Amino acid sequence: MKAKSAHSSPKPRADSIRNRERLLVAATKIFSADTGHASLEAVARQAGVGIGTLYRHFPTRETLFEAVYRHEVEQLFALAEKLSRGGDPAESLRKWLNANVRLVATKKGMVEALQLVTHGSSELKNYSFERLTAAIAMLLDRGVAAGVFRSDVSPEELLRALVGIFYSQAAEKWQPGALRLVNVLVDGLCRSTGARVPRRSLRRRGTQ
Amino acid sequence: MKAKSAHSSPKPRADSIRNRERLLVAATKIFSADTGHASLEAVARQAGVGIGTLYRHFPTRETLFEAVYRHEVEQLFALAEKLSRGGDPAESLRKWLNANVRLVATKKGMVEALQLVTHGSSELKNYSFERLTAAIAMLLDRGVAAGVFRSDVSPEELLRALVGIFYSQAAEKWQPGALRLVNVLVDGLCRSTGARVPRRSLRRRGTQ
DNA sequence: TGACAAACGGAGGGTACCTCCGTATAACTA
DNA sequence: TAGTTATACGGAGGTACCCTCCGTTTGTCA
Repeated sequence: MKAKSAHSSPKPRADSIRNRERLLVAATKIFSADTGHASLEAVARQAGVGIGTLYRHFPTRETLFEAVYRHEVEQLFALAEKLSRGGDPAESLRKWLNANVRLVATKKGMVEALQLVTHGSSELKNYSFERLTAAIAMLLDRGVAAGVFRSDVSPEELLRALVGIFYSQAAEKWQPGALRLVNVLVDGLCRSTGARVPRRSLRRRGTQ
Repeated sequence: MKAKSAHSSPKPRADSIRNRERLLVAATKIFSADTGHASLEAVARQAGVGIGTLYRHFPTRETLFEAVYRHEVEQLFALAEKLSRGGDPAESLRKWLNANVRLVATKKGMVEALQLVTHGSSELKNYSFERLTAAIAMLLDRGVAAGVFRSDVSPEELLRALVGIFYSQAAEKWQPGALRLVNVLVDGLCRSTGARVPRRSLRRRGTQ
C-alpha cells in the first residue's frame, strides 16, 4: 500500500504546480500594470488557464494577493542572497534597496496590497518581517565584517527606516525622493566609520 | 432681462436640489453600513431616484465620495458651533471628539474614504483641514478663556493628535482605545492648568 | 397657460464575479 | 503498454454592477 496517510499532503499533480506558477506570474504582472482594480478573469487569461483553475488555486482575491506578495518577498530575499555573495558591500546594499524602491514603484495596485499587509494575517506580517530582516542582515553583516559599514545599526532598524521612506513618500512622484533617501542611508552607513564612500553616492552632495 | 450671464450658475431646479440632497443622505448611510464596497445602484435605490439621476449629479464614484466626506466635515463643524455656544467647555470638547470617533467608527468603507483624502484633491484636503481646525479652535478658545484649558496647545496640534489617534489605531476593535485616548487628551488639557477635572474622566484611572 | 430647457428614469449592453459539473489527464498499477 | 482512477481543468451561465443613452416628465418663466 502506498504511503498516503490521511494528513500528509498527497503531492499535487504536475499540471497543478505549473498552473499555480503561471497564475502567480500573471497576477504579478496584471496587478502591477493595472490601476488598482485588476480583474481576476484578466489574470486567468494572461496565465492561459480557465477561470475555474484560478479559483481552485486561489479561492478569494485575498489569497491571490497574499501569494503574490509572498512571492515578491521571496524574490527580494533571493536577490539579497545573491548580492551578498560578492561585490562591494555598499554597492550591493544600494542595489538591493533600489530593487525595493522599484518594486514598490511599479505597484499601482499597491494600495490594496499595502492594506493587505497592514490589516491582513499577522502570520504574513511576521513572515515578511522576518524574511526581509534576514535579507538586510545578510547584506549588512558583510559590510560590517569588512569594516565598511558602521556596526551600530541593526537590520530591524534599517528595515523600519525603509518602510518609513516608502510610507512617508506615498505621494505622486515619490520615486526620486525615495531613491535619494536610500542613497543617503547607505552613505550614512559608510561614512560614519570613516570608510571610503563610493564616488557615485557623493555626486549629488553640494556644499554643506 | 434675467441675470443669466454665460458664467454665473443658472440656478438649478428645485427637484434637482432635492434629489442631490437625498442622494447624499443615502450615500452616507450605504457607505457607512456596507462593508467597503457599496454599489451605486444601491445608493440610488435607497435615495429613491433612478440610477441615471445619480450619475448626473455625481459622474464618478469619487465625486460622490468626496461630496459625502465634505458633508460630514460640514456637520462636524456645525456640531462644534453648537457645542461651543454653551455648557462646560471640557465636556463640550469631549462630546465633539467622541462624535469624531463615532463617525470614523461607522465608516466601514472608510478605507476608500481615507484614500480619497490622502491621495485626492489638495483642495479637499485644505478645506477639511481648515474647517476642522476652525471647529477645534471654537471649542478650545472658550475653555482657554474660561481658564479651564491650558493655553499652549494650538488647534492644529490637537487636530494632528486626533488624526494620529485614528490612524495609529486603525486595527480591529480600535474604538475603545481611541475613546480612551480622547479622554486622556481632554484630561491632559484640563489638568495641567490645575483646573477641576470632570469626575467621569478620572474613573478609568487605576493605580499608577 | 403654454413653451421649453432642465432634469428624470430605467432599459440595455458590457464586464466581472463565482459556482458547478462534464471532460481531460497525470500518476500509478499490472 | 494499456487500464484505472483520483485529481485537475475549462468555461458556460446566473447574478450583480457599471455606465450610457434617450424618450418622457416636470419645474420655471413669461
